[in-house]
Amino acid sequence: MKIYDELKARGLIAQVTDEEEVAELLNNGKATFYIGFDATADSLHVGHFMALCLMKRLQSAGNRPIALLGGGTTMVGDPSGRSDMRQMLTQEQIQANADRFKVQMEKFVDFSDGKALMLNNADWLLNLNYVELLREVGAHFSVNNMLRAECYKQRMEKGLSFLEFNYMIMQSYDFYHMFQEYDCVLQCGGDDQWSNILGGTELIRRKLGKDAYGMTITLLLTSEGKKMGKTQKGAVWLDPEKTSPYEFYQYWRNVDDADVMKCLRMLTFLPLEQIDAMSSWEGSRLNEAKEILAFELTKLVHSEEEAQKAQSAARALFGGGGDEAHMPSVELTEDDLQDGSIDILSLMVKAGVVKSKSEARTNVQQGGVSVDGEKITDIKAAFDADRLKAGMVLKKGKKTFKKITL
RNA sequence: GGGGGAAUUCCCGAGUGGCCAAAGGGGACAGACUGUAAAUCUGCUGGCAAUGCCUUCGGUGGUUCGAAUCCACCUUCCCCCA
Repeated sequence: MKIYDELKARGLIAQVTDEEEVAELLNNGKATFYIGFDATADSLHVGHFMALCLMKRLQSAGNRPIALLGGGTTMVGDPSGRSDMRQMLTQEQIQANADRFKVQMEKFVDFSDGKALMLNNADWLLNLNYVELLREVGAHFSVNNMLRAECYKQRMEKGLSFLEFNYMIMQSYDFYHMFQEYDCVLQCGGDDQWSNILGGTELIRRKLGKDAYGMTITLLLTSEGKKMGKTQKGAVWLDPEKTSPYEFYQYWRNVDDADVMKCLRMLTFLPLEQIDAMSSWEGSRLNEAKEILAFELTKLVHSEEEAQKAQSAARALFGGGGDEAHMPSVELTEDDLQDGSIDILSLMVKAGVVKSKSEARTNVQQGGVSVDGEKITDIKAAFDADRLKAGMVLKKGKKTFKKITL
């Protein structure tokens, strides 16, 4: 199967400017394309993961990816689909974030021997001259059209600053610049980037009279229409320091029945035939598919070893069997003890399973806490140093486990 | 530049001098049921040395025995006119 057809079969393609041309381009495997990453946080998340996988897929078909770090565009802030203005970041923060992105990206895309490039738009955006830009680029944009763009819809009601309004211009300029300097003919991105991408192809057509293309990937939404990769604690990060491999594994292990097949198709590199074979699984058998999904993704993002550990820990905790050695753990120190022991509420806070003692108290009172399989009913229950040294398993609710040691 | 309106707890949103840690809904969390799913039902949802104490209703000051609520100034946002 050709790469374009595969992308399509996996449900990854949302919109394309010119399907025939783009399919031809990508299948030939000679195209240079780019995806931009704004450095708004200190780690990549699931949304970026999809973009990186797309790069990986296209690269393996022979195309040359450019990962564009948004050192310049992040200074402006993309208003697409957002109801509030982004927090303004300093140049130092942006640079620090971009540096971390770089490390993470190298896991997915092969940057050796010019097989892929990593650029930073700060290099050309930050030194632009305002009036010059207005004349050279601004003249080609119709405000009337821009205001009609879907991505500003929400902001037309809440207010859109001129700063953010210019984001589209910056991104369009990026494409224009790389089209000329790096022969980059295709821009990819999340479906929310469609308007911004069109801005670029349009600019290239007007300035240079040449064709450039755009393609967006389907945003991964849950069956309820929410963006995937978000939890109550925030995003699911790719950085193991921010989201541990175990938590990462669990996130995917717990996806909705309705979303498993979609995730397998869109996120994993398993052959489509194998995925199709799973699609007939029903009821509790879907749990197997979820395990596969979680394992595959953890392997991709972290490593096979981490995936094994996470799976083993999860099996130990939920199903019996498996190895407890790799479950999430917390090590206390003597300083955490008072008179040689620690009460259950403090313990829960120290272990990071609750934010406050009040919350811990509520959980205990509602019967949601147990230690080594024994339900704790007394909020004054305490554990001494010997007990801790032996190691014990703290469980809150059905899915939160921590191994406690001293 | 002129006029009008708004800011409440994680979110939406009630509250217009004491009965307010603040209605209601959503979300989150916990329990039951399950398959580590969904749906449903129940509980719970500022903090703490907890029948009490402390912090919170955009900010700063003020009036008052007492302020989310009244006054002044400030900040931010929205709407209308230019």
